[in-house]
Amino acid sequence: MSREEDEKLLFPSFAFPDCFPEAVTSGGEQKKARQRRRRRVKPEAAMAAAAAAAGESGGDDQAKKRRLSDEQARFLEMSFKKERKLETPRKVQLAAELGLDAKQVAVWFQNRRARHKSKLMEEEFSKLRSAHDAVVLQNCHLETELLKLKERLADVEEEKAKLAAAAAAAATAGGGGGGNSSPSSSSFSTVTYHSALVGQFGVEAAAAEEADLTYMSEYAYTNYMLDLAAAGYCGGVYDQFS
DNA sequence: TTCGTCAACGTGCACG
DNA sequence: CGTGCACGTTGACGAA
Repeated sequence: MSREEDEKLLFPSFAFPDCFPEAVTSGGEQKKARQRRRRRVKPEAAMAAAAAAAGESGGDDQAKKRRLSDEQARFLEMSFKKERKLETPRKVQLAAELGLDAKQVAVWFQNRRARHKSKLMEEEFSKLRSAHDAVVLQNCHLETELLKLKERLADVEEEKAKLAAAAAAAATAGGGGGGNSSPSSSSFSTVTYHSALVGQFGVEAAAAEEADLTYMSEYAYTNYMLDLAAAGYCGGVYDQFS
């Protein structure tokens, strides 16, 4: 059995006297035969073929392009599922079976591939957007955590200063006894705090905090992030694009 | 009227 | 050079 016969079993041959305007529109008869105009008045083989199929002789422009019928579209869609590109013989065969011009079939497949590609890109964009949103959200949480830790650090430093002042006062009042107080007390306090960080949030948090203490620009960045959060940035990152 | 869809078209590029 | 494709655009059309 030839491929063509095979196809005809699958897709009973359509006579397409109605490929063009009136058959296509959902409203069918009441819509009359619409005159769809192409921007170019260029006689196409397809149009001549369509006019012939519709039994129209007059050289009017009536057959000038029209939506493919549901059946044609369905058939083409099924073909597209099987093969994204058409070899020339297959294209000609398809066209013959559908009562279309081979060029129409080629154009349909080109447009279909374009739609398919844009759909894929849309899906990919959607996935990337979700991933990015998640990262932004996590970043917001981390920034918030960072702020809290900075506040705690400030408290600790303040407490440390108070203690140092009290110790100095006691030393002067007591007449210089117990020369054991070393200038490294500051470093002791920092180490203690660092240990607390490691214990509570892990090494990375402590390292991050340490890095943060080193660079003032980080603080500016934090404020920037807070501004963004306050402006609702975390919620609708992409609103401005959509 | 506006907007989205779709067939058809124009152009530039790759390939044999 | 001819052909086919990707990509962007145009214009007709239907729906909101």
